[in-house]
Amino acid sequence: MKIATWNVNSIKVRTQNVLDWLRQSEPDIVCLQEIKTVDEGFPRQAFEEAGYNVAVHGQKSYNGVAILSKLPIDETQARLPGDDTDEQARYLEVSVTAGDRALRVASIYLPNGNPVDSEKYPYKIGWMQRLRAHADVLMRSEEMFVLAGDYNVIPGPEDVHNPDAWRDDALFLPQTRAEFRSLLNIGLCDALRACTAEPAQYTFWDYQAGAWQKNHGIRIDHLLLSPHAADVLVGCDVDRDVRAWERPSDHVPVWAELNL
DNA sequence: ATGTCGATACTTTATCGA
Repeated sequence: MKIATWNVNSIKVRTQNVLDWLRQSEPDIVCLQEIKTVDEGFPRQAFEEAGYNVAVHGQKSYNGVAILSKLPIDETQARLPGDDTDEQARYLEVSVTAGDRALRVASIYLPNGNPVDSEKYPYKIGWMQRLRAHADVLMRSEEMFVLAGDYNVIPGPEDVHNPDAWRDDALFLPQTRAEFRSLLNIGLCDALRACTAEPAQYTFWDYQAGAWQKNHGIRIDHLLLSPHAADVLVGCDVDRDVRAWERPSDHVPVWAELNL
């Protein structure tokens, strides 16, 4: 069972990119972020024809998450619990049956949080605390689950080309990294870091300033695994070649293979 | 020091978000 996450930065612009990558990578479940369209604007048919079931939680212009699954989707839950006034489409969870057990997969688009001196940073921190509270609930269910997405968090200095340049950024502030560790500390496993200690496993390169050409990247797209999922983790990697394709997203896919 | 891209409203160009 191969589970992937990819912030596509507009699904309308990236439909062919995603279809090409699906054929090459053959994931079973894909969590997409920043689809930047309402549900009706999602090219559902193209992915159904490629053999995937589709769940979408969209929004006009910004944000928006979706999940593609070769397995039938048993349940769908949009929105992160904990704040009924939060209108931003950043969370979608599905349940599938993998063999004889249930597997829950969430597509996460965690708030960026910049600029730090605006209301956007407390929104980010609040969202992270809500995510931890929800992960706690999932943990108590003892179900197997994967929280995959664009976390907008650089976990450590080994995950950024120039830590000093990012010191005051919402993606790398000590409080941001502490919240991320606090999420991990309920018992989740960072799939990439379970598979390699190699630094510079970047998943995002800014469009600006030749960041890709200079490999000035950051690792901000993560798959966090519940204990049962971590027990069957057999591999995790970044499809960085996708960043060199025509009209690329600024993020590339990250995937984990579970022995299910 | 700067460099980009995508969505939108309102236009052939600016603003916002990232």
